[in-house]
This record gives sequence, structure tokens and C-alpha cells, in this order.
Amino acid sequence: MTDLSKTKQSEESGSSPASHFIKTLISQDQKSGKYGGRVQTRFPPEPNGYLHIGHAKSICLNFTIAAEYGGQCNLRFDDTNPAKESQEYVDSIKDNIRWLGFEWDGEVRYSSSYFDTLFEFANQLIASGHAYVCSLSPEQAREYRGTLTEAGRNSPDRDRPVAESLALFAKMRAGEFAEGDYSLRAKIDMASPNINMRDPVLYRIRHISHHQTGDQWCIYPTYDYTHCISDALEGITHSLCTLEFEDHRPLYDWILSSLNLESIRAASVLADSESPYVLPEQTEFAKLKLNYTMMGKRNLRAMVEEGVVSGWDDPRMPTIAGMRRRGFTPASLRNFCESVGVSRSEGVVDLGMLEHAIRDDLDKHAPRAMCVMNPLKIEIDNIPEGEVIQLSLANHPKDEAMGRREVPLTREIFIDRSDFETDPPPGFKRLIAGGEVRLRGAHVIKCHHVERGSSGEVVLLRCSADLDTLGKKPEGRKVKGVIHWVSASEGKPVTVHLYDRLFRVENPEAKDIDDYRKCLNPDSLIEVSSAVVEPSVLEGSNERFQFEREGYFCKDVDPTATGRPVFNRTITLRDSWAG
RNA sequence: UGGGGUGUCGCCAAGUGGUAAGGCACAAGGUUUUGAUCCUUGCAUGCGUUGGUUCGAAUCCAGCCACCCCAGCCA
Repeated sequence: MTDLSKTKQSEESGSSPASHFIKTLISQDQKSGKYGGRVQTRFPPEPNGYLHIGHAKSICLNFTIAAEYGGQCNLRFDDTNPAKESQEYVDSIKDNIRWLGFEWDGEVRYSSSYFDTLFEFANQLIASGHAYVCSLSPEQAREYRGTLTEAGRNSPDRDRPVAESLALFAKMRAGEFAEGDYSLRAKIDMASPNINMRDPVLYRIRHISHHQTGDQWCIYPTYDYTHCISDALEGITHSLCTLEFEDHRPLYDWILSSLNLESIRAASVLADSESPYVLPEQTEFAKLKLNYTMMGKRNLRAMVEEGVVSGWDDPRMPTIAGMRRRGFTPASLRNFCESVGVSRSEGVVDLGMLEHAIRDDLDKHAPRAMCVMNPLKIEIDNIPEGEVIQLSLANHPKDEAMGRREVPLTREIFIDRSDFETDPPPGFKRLIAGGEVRLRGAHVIKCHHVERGSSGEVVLLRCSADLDTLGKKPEGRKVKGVIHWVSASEGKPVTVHLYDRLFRVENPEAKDIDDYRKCLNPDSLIEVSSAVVEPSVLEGSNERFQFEREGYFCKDVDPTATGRPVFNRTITLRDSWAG
């Protein structure tokens, strides 16, 4: 039996997603029937910024794992700190998740929609002696907390009578106190080596309106108090989060086990269910880090606010919105997250992995086209002036289903300046004076005259086409080079944005870097205004193309003021030629 | 020097006592009207380190070292 299953697994492992410790854990829970066969996960962003590629890992993990085990994944906004949150972020996050290809279970959830229950449970904790109202100011509380190596001291209010705490908590909620006057704290252990257990704050006073609840509340629950209860109310089974929350797990468990289990169940989505009610459990995994990339929300926000980039959706940003505009596909991001794996060791993934994921997807799915970035005019003397030869080219070299397109060939065409050399380096396969080269999808041409301007620069190449080489190899010789081209008269001018990594250093967030601005790559965006594309590019509804020999490009959603179409370079083609 | 974690090829990552998967990168060939794709081959006598247990250790035990996280009424 073991042999059989092993064989089967290894045979499938080529195509099926890799296993990892969280799947192993859930498989065990499924086998033991711990949650009655249920798997419910959740993605719990705080709406205080835009989602980035790091979030994508968590999104993919939570949604795919639920799907693989026949469960569901909730989207819950963890909105307990209205000072930093806004509806704009709520909207963008929902949009980004859908774009990635995931759909959450039922309605969007908000921690703030549990405020009533949370408040009631807080009263229960006070009543059962698990929490008290503390009058220490934030500064005093810090002093009382102790340090990493010294135990803290008990608050003078720690043994406040239950009735008094209850009354004060009611007054806090009624708005009778100023911010910082009082807080509700869990009564755990001020000497705990885990600082999170030193009577953590559960509620604080904030006279601020909330993007979802308006002015209904002036006290707001903290993350630690809210998250575990929200999970429990939603019937979450596996609460997946990143490693830095590991120290919070004891608190997560403490809060839930200090509450009455039946009260939680009764307030949860499982109240009327026959499923056994089992509390959720938190499991941590390492967050995604990418080299040459800054992922901190603070820093990303700073780049937006300081105008280092054009916005949250600047194509150089590691945000979902930015990558989308850059031309990344949802599948490429999902595949990338899958290929990176899930573990507990904190590594830094090489950008090359991401690049591979997008090239892999676009190579299969992006139609080919030609675009000349830096035009050099060629006159083909044996094509009559005014004649337009419509060539039929395959949109994809391997996938006939992607169809064909017409590409006009005329007497005057453009090739890229870099495809002609008067002084070619060894191994140069493109056009040289007196040499031959294949025009992609068209004829072999020979350059017999180089025309120069007053300062010696090449202005025009006079060539002639071997009319017998359309769709066949030339007779008696080999022409190695193939270059792309665009008709001078039929081609369309476009603007192209060549993007490169934003930073010159592997870790722009390293401790020894005082200012990330000093590490910016000055060439992260190069605007090319001289580019010309073949007409088909502007005719269809395609957004993404491979401009042959140049890279993958994506039509920008936001044309520049010039009114010309803009194409963003998603990624270059691999280039094994060091020239 | 408190507590919690992590250390397997340049990078990610399987492996759970039976003799080091896979992907990325890299290198060398082959195909090619994209110097792309694709195909083939190569790439850890070694699993932070030192000891121990065992017929046998990346896997078990002990010590040591390195790195990450925690002292918000942020999440």
C-alpha cells in the first residue's frame, strides 16, 4: 500500500503543486477529523495600503489551500485602526484579489462588523476576572512593561474590582474619557518572558470616525484581541499568518480559551450548524522577500508620496496594481508564488524566479509582433515605390491556433540601429555593409550602400532583396541573422517605456542603508519616443505582445499627453548573447 | 545577556534513521526565419559547526556558532 501510494505521488509530483508543511498539517487534521472535515481559511489585510507581491503569496496560499481541501477562504478586512485605514484601500484590495483570479467565500467581512460582539466578549472577560480597566498612560504602561530581560510590574489598577472595571469600560465606550486616559487590558502575567503576555491592551480610546462604522465607536479593539475572535466567529479552521506573529500565538490561544466556548460558538457562523465547534489555530510561515525590491508599506508609501514613482500603480512598483500595469499576468504571479514554496525559513527569492514566471506565461500566450525602437531607414531598391506587399505572418511560432496577421512590406522600412554595424564585433549575426540578413517573416536583403550624414552618422542603408527567399532559404549560402523591421510608411509611431529594476542594490531595506533614495536605479524607466510598430499591433484588442527580439510589452492603460499609444516593457527576452 | 524562530548547491526548496527530489540561475551541446522558445547533458561524497547514539544520521541527542522576530494604546 505504501509502495503504491508513493509511486502514485511521485508520478503526480511533476504536474501537481508541491507539498509543504501547512498542507501536511491540514492533511493530518483532515485525517483525524479534527474540524469535522472543514477547511476554512481567510486572507485578513488591513486596508492601510496597496497589496504587493508579498501579499500575493499569502493570498495564493490561503485561497488555493482552501480550494484543494474542498474548503473556502474569506476575505476579511482587519480594520481595527481607523487612523490609518481608508475605503480607497478597501476597494483596491478587493480589485487586486479578483484580478489575481480568486473569489472569496460569501460577502466581504470586516472585523469592524464584529465590534458589538467584541465589546460584549470584553465585558465577559472583565466579569470573569480576565481583564481590567487600566489608567496608566501609554508612557507609564511602557515603563511598567519592563524590558526584554527584566520582568514588568503590575499596574496599580490590576486588582480593580470587577464592577468598577465594568463601569469604567462602559464609560470608555460612552465617550466620557479622552484618548489615553484608560485602556482595557488582559490580566495575564507581567513577568512573562513573552512580552505579548504582559497584560496586553485589548481596547483603546480613539475619538476618530471609522471608514465602516462611522462615529458609532470611540473605543477600538486591538489586533490581538480582534483577530483570534474574528477567526473564531467566522469558523476559520486554519489561521495562516507570517512568522512575526509567532510570539502572539500564546495570546491568540489565551484569549479564545478565556472566553466561554459556547458563547463563541453561539455568536459564530456555526451557531446553527451540526459541525463540532473547534477553535481556530494559528500557523506561521515565512513571508516573501525579493531581492532588488522594497516591500515595506512605509517605504512604498514614501516613494508614492515623494514622487519617486508615479503612484501605487507605477509599473516599477512591486504592488499588484503596479505589476498588473507592467504587464504581469495573474497566472504568472500565481505560478511564481507556487514555485517559491512555503516554509518557515526566511529567505530572499531571486528576482530571476519572478522573471522566469512571467516569461514562461507570456512566451506561451503573447502574440508576436514587430516594433523598432530606434529606427534606421532602409531602402530596398527592388521593391517599387508605392507598392505595399501584404505578408501573412504567424502570431506565434508554435501555436497555430493563435492565427496569422498581415504585415505590410514596402520599399522603405525601418530596422533597429543596433542591428547594423560598420565595425561588427566577432560573432555579430546582423547586418553589415555588403552583408546579408533575413528580415523576419520576409526576404533576405543585402546591404550594398551606406549613406552617411554630415557628421558621419549612418542615415540610410541601400539594400536589395533576394526575391527568391520569401519562405525559403537562399540558394548556395547561409544567412544566419534574422532581424525585425517595420514598414516606414505603414508603421505606427508609439511611445515605449523600458522598465528595469528600481534599485541597484540587492537589499534596499538593509540596515546599513540610511536612505533608499541613494540606491535608486537611474535607468529604471527609459522613455522611447521614436518607436514604430507594425499596424496590426494597434488594430486588435490584444494588450500584451512579444515584440520580437525585444521583449514582452503591455499596452498601458493610461496614454500619455501626446495621445500616442504607450507600451510598457514587462520584461526583456533572455539574451544569451553578451553583445 | 529574557523569550520565540531558522540554518540542505549562488537563490528558493523537498527530505521525518537506509545512503541528498525539483525549480531558478549557470555551463556545454542540438533544433530554430526571434542570439527567444524547445530538447539533451552537466551542476551538494555534502546537509551551520563540534561531538555523541546507531550496522547506518541531513534526519535522534548534547554543546557551540550565525542570522531573524518581540519591549505600539500598529497590524
